[in-house]
Amino acid sequence: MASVVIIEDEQRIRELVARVLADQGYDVTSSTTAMEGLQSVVGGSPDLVILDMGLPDLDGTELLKMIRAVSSVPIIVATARSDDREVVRTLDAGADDYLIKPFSVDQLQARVRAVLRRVGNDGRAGPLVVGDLVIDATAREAWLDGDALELSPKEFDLLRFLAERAGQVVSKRELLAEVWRQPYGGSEKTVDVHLSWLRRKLGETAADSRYLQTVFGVGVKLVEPA
Amino acid sequence: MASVVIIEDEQRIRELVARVLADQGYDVTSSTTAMEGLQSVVGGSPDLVILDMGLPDLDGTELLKMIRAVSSVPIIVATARSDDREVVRTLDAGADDYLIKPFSVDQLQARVRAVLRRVGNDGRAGPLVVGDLVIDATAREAWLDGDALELSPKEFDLLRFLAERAGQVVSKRELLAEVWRQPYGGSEKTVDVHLSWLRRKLGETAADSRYLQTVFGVGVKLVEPA
DNA sequence: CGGACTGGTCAACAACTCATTAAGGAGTGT
DNA sequence: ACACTCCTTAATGAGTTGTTGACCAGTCCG
Repeated sequence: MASVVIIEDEQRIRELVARVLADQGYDVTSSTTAMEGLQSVVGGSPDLVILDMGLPDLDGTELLKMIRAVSSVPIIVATARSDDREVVRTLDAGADDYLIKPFSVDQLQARVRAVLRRVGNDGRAGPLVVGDLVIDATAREAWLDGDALELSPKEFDLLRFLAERAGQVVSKRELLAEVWRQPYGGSEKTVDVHLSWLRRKLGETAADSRYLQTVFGVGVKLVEPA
Repeated sequence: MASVVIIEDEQRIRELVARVLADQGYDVTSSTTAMEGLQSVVGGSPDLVILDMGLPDLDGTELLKMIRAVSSVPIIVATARSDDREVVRTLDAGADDYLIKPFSVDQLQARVRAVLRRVGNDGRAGPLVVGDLVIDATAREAWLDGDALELSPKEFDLLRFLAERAGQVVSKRELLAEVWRQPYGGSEKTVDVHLSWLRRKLGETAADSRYLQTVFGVGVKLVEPA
């Protein structure tokens, strides 16, 4: 899977970007300063760099040129300024694409995918396989014993998340945080309901389950049937 | 390695483009006038042409048509104007892709790579085929079950983009960014409307679709019918 | 064995997403 | 200048999904 280096001093944004991309399966490295970032790029040979132009220790354009001097890695810059000249100058300095703050998670994902695809390394993973359960994330389709499952968006996200951690127990709070993107609020009841629906579509009940097993007091896990 | 003909009158840009592509290992030929460029294309049978639309001796669209009359070589045009109509007309005249000046070096590399990848190195763009749907990007024509489709420029771009990613779900925001080239502004409603028109011309409705499936909450995908 | 807690399912409502039609505006070619 | 095509925006209606609360079943532990 593709590796990404993030160079961003604001903790909130850095962690958000890192988490979103890690969730997508990218191998993420974070840096908080220009120098640290440059080292990561040189040492790690990443497939993509996401660079904040507003670093405190060095002008973004300078760092951009330094990276360019040693590497042809694709670079997406994040900038607070939106005026056209600034963007053009950034692109001329060697950036491949840009994000204007504040940017949505959606845009981030789309830009990352687009850039990686352009350079022929779109990080598309093959389908997940757990027993006779097959999950294709890019097509957003899932099959059980060869038959397509009709899943709602959340159901699919939930199944995919569990399949990525097949065999591991996952708590409801973790699911709320990762699948529902609600680290704090949110009712665990919601998770129960979705799990129930998922079970039904997998042709199971809680008592008699092939794939989706509940671990009392802890959480659930998706297992490969014996 | 692939050969590229550059037709550009401004010395600075011509040399920059030539150097960048030569560094990448392409076999580069430069021309400063329309007539010289046409000769290079006819005589050299290049794999790719990069054509400036602002030549002094001949209107760019005219030259584009002349090249198209004798060759199906992929063409990337460089234009100073960014407005949509200009781009659309250029693409209609037979260009495969476009660069808006001022463009970054990386943008140039990315477009060149993308076009060459699309045509698969043989210098001849084969049509995209998805089921009984055939899309010829160079001729800007599409057929369904052997019948030609009458598509507007945007409709064609949209269909082509989806066909290049057949089977994959694409979000509306991604479509706005890649087909409309508006990563930020732009309403997703616009995409909805164009999708609706496309469906109609494909003889489908949202409820009963062979090719264009909406994935609720995520986006759309073009699929090969069962 | 029974109380307390955790988990499962059902049904209903609110919120959101999508499809389609229609209208308006910008640009093009005649 | 006129008719034309095309793109965008707005409005409306239909459809889907997510969440919540109620209620029941299962599990743990003293």
